[in-house]
Amino acid sequence: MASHSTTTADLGFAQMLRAHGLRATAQRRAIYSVFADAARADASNAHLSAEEVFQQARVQLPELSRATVYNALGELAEAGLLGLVEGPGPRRFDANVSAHHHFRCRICQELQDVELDSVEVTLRERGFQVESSHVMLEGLCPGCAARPSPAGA
Amino acid sequence: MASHSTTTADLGFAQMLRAHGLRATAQRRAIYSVFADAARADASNAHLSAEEVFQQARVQLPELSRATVYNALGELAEAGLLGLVEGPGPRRFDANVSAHHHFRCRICQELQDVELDSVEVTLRERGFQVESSHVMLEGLCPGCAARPSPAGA
DNA sequence: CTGTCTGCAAACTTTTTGCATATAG
DNA sequence: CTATATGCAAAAAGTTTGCAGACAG
Repeated sequence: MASHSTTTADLGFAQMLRAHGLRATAQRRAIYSVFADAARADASNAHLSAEEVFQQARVQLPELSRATVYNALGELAEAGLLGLVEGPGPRRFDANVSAHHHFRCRICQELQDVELDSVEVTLRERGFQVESSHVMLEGLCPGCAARPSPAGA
Repeated sequence: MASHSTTTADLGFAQMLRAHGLRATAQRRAIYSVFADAARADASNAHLSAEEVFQQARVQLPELSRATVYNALGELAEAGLLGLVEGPGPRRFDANVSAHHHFRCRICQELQDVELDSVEVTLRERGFQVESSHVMLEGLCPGCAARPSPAGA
């Protein structure tokens, strides 16, 4: 129960995939659309696990398999179409590609987006109690950056 | 091949555990000492997975079981004696309890501590290439903070 | 057409659990 | 003593893989 023009938007999706050497398949479209639909239902950005995406996407595409969901989520994340959030429990993916932080509640475990301009102080004003924070930077360490590329061994 | 005074230090360890309602067992001491030994060997802070800790600790305490290691690591982390780092692959723990960030190399996957005063610019000067960063804040969301405590249901 | 992608089911890795026993306090 | 912690082994949870066939480009 949720598809926009099914023409312009889908073309854009196909383009983005092609730009990363990925083919536009019905499975990937179904998987990606789960995030759009969830956002519409939740009002806010959803953070979905592979299993949740699988269950939802299967509604539109019953023959979809888990392996395909895992593959597609990894590919979409690598292509920059989805964001990947590591944490306790399964990995979660979100469609919010813009720079943002995440806040996880110790009790309900719910994950919420935090815009970059709202840090701990602002959060506290909104009723969040920040107990710990963790920053993970990723890229190339000096050793690997010095090596031309992981060609030979 | 690595134990300090085996008296004062151990007492401190027992005290810290007791302060969190945990008993001082030989297993927990062996598990915790793995980090101290690793730090001495590596010169820098080690980020160990449960399996690595298990293998190392078993040298001192052969009858140690995996389940105990998983339990102990979780308890020590919750008690604030160890830090927990989530990411791809297994969870990793470190003995660096002070506030710090982590940097993971995309190629070698190695994890390094990053002091708070050295952010992306400083890292770049040191030869690191930061490609992405992720911040995870944890605590209580407005809803759970409002509820007195998760008593009834 | 051709090479990528998919489905299936099984393997693999990582973590948790149940229960009888051992042990710290 | 008594409740907590442990060991064992099995299961649950989460993710990856191999291979034959389907489909996008």
